[in-house]
Amino acid sequence: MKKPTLKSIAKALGVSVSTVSKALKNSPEISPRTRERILEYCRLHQYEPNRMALGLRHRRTGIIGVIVPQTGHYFFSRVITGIQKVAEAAGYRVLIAHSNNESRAEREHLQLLANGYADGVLLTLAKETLQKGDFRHFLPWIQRGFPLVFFDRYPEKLPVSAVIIDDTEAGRRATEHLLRMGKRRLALISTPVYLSVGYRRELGFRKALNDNGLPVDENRILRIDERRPLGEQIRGLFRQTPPPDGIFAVNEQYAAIALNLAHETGMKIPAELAVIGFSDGIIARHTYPRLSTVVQHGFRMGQTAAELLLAQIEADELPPKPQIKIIDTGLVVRGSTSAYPVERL
Amino acid sequence: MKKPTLKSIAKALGVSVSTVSKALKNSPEISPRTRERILEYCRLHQYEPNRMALGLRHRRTGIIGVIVPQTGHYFFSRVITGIQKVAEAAGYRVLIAHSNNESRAEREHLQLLANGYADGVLLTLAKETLQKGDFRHFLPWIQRGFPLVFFDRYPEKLPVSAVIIDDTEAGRRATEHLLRMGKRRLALISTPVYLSVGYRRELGFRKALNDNGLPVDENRILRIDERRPLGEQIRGLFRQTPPPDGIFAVNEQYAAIALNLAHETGMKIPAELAVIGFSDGIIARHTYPRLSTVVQHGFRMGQTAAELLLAQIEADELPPKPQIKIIDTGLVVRGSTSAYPVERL
DNA sequence: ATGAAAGCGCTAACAC
DNA sequence: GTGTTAGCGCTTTCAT
Repeated sequence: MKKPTLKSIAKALGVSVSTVSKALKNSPEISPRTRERILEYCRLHQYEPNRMALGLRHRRTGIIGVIVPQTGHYFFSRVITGIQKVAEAAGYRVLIAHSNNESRAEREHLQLLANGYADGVLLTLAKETLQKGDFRHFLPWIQRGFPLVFFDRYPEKLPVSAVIIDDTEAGRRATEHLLRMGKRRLALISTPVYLSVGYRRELGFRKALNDNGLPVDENRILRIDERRPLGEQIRGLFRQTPPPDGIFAVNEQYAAIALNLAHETGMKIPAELAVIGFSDGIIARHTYPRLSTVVQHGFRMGQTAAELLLAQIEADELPPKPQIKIIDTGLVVRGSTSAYPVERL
Repeated sequence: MKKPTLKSIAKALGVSVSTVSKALKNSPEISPRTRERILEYCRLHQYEPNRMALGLRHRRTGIIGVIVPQTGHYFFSRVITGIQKVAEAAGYRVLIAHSNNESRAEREHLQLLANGYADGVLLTLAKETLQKGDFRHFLPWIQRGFPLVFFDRYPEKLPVSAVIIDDTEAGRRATEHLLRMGKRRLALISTPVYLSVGYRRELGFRKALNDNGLPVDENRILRIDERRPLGEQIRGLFRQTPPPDGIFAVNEQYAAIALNLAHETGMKIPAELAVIGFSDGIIARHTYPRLSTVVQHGFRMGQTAAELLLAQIEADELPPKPQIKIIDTGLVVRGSTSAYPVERL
């Protein structure tokens, strides 16, 4: 692997390194003849500057780093697309790292990106980090004012910028929708409580019931243990008598599983059972009937987060003042809750 | 943003830069007292070396770059997971860039990663690149022997290493499965022909029919135009008389849409219509009934590709000899084609 | 019009 | 045991 460098080019052409450098930047200092000779050579050998050297020199890489738990999640992929849109318009490129929901990987990738690889980092917390509640690896960066913006899951106690949705309100509205469709025996399929977004959606569920003077039946609140088969856990809801007539699931996967189990037991959707999910993704559009869901506007979340980050990068005031931005949520009503679905309500 | 550097530490402690460097590496040359003083200071100020400087110095970054069209695709996310597994076991980190299926982004990200950011790059071709057939941006890297391995979609005319599946054979087997389920009026939902993987799956479809002495009804071959609504295009198949009794779709999305359209027209699945998809992903597991699909083993593809790349990186022979590895495919038989589904056939 | 030199942050061979 | 130096690839100021 012998890539041409300024040095190798200079040597080959019998000029100095700085002459080559200037020629490549079309500096008027260089005579047309020399410049042409150099450009010609560079074209021939496909010279491209080493990005590490550029980064070292300029203390600027033009890269934005993103850390997500994993790819393959529709919501995060929308966020990333939003980030890319804004970043690219501003002349930045985006590099993505996966935390696999592990704190160690999260920390190491942040170290990598923040120690020179990127000008700023956008990230959402790994589940493990959230569970352990140990956010120390972020402190040095926050203190130094390194450009850092969280989205979706973030350390609430720390003075950081974040772009989030109002999960409680969204959960309340989803539940309210089921109530408005005339459902009364509502069940909730949620995550373990340490996942704060799931927990807040649950709070919204409770609030909606309270607001409507309805009791919360704790037997109809299911907290999924992700290490065990999901279907078996959800099936429990259908064994109750009477079974629920409305289900709010805090993500689209749980909702889809519930929907399909309902088919198996022969329940009519949405007449006998209405199901609403969260996070309008790829699954929701491919079930039968299609799933009503809360829409998280991942694309806008990404855009907003990127804008916040770019402002931090370019302002360079230290420390950047923490800002929390809340992105609206919406509701898509499809066949799983309504016989007369409207795409956006 | 004032991050500590060896220089700033050395100055603060009144020692030289190399003393600090050595102390941090626990060099026996440094006296315990000095070492402790330095380590203490570094701990306090959370010193971490600049990765750009390290990269420049060592000409090795410990990073593997991956370029994929986009995230959010289950198959690619499995490939990436496989890559990470192998990479991390070998002490490498993985950084991902999106081409958005555009040649320009593909080229620029490759430039970035190959010019210092990574020790090697794994990638799958952007649709645009495949469509235009212009692979010139890969040539310099191939010539220089920069470690580069393709997976899934790759430039077949170029002397490169790639990990792929036998799409023709997989398509043949999927079709064969429909035939074995007693279906005879088979339809195919495919992609535009420039997507070679889709085209090869089509060849397999034709081969299976030929092998069984059955004619190919060109009216039942649908090539999707992704710019138009998918549902409308697929609905056409159901307007034929008689309608197909078996559908092979070259991806899971098309298969799911076909399945749900069949529900709408009241067809019984799989008795009146069997549907099989390709690429066993998140959608296939959440339809009703669940989709039979060809399994692509993305995880293994990622592992294999990473192994090939690591070998190139570490061998460092120039040029690396091109290798094509073929990953087996499988078939998962679920409810969409069989009343007695077996998970793995 | 061209080149030398310093420096970005780090390492390692070589003094002392 | 500690420091000096050269150099990774590049830019930029300051000579010449």
